[in-house]
Amino acid sequence: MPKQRPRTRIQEKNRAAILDAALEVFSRHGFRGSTLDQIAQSAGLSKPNVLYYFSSKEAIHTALLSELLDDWLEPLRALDENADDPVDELMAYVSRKLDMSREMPRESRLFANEIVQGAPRIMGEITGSLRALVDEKAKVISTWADQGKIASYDPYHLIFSIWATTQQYADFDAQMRGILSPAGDEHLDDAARFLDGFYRAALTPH
Amino acid sequence: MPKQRPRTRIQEKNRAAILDAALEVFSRHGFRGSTLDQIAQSAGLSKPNVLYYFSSKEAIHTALLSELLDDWLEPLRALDENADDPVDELMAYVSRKLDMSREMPRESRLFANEIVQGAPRIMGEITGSLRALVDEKAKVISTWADQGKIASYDPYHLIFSIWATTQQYADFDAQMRGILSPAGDEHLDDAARFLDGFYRAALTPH
DNA sequence: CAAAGATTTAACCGGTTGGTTGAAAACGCG
DNA sequence: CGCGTTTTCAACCAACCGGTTAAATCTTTG
Repeated sequence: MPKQRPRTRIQEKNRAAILDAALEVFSRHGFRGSTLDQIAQSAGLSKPNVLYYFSSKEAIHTALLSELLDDWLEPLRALDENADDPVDELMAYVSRKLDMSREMPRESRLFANEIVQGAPRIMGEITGSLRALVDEKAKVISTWADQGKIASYDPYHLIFSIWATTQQYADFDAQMRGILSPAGDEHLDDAARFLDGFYRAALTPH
Repeated sequence: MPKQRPRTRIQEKNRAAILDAALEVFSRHGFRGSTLDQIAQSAGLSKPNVLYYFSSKEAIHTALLSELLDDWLEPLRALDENADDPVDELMAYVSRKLDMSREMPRESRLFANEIVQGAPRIMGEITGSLRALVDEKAKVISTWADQGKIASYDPYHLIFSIWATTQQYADFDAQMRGILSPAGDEHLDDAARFLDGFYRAALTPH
């Protein structure tokens, strides 16, 4: 196991290859449904070589989760309490989240798999940094509502609804495609229009 | 393998015990993450005895899915095109779906697990009966919109949004609890209030 | 109650899985 | 080049998993 701080070019490259392969495999099959052989093959390495860079299958999984969580929460973190128009600011958040479902579906499914199964390996982050961030942004949304700048809703459930309605396009992609049979990603353009109209109608102060 | 049509009382009882145990186990760990031993133990039977009633692990899983799918879609099927007030009719659908998340979270997670992983064992039902039902109800919603009885949205994405915003309380229960720390199920009462206000605001014709 | 059928399980099997070992190959550097 | 370090992998292992077998036990029924 590479111990030193300064990673060599080979370490950098192989670690990245393993994490990318693991993202592919874990997001499609979940933790238990994935095998080290699959990850190794997808990364172009032998199984013992994968275990040379990570001490165990679980170490790969937790490295992935903690490495991706920051990126995943970035759009919410960017929600600006000083925004000129809070409705537009929230609409931009919805839009950014939908874009992420389009461009990072593997990341979305990785978290979905983990949470559906009770978040056994990521509960610490949920009750820690995620919860703190949501608490902070819920206050911002409450303030906007108190000022009459947006319609008034429970801010936590509003945030949850945005997560659900945007991430479903990545997490439940198989279902959407089975029902809509899109040739490519057109249904996501329809989704963008729907979500824009829908959240705008609900959030604009009556 | 019990072949005969008329099932004995023992067959009835053990089949039901196995399916209930399998629902518990599959919904928590997914198909690959579940073992026959877990299911057998949870059902109070030995592993070979479980395989006396079902020919394989996969047979249990598909029996479960097909047995539950009808119940799962019942609320959508009940959506009545002749309802007096289409907004109320859709609100009732939202409410019924949320109740199901509260009362049948295992069933919800069973489907969520299956679909997140690409729906490999249930794609037929999705492109078949589920798609037909959604097509039918999408037409009903479109008609309501054309008549000006509800605000106009893409009916497919409206249905998807209802699924996402209600089922998340079952599927992502671990995350909700990590963020809200409810003692019991109070957060679902908040969710009911939120969803009612939210969908009513968005669906009521402007 | 006795025979036929239904139900249960101990013991077993072959394949897979996460992980280890030891030695060889490749690399970095004086 | 030469030597210590890093990287790679064939071979291996013990545990686990889905599934089978064969024989024992319990139920039903004539």
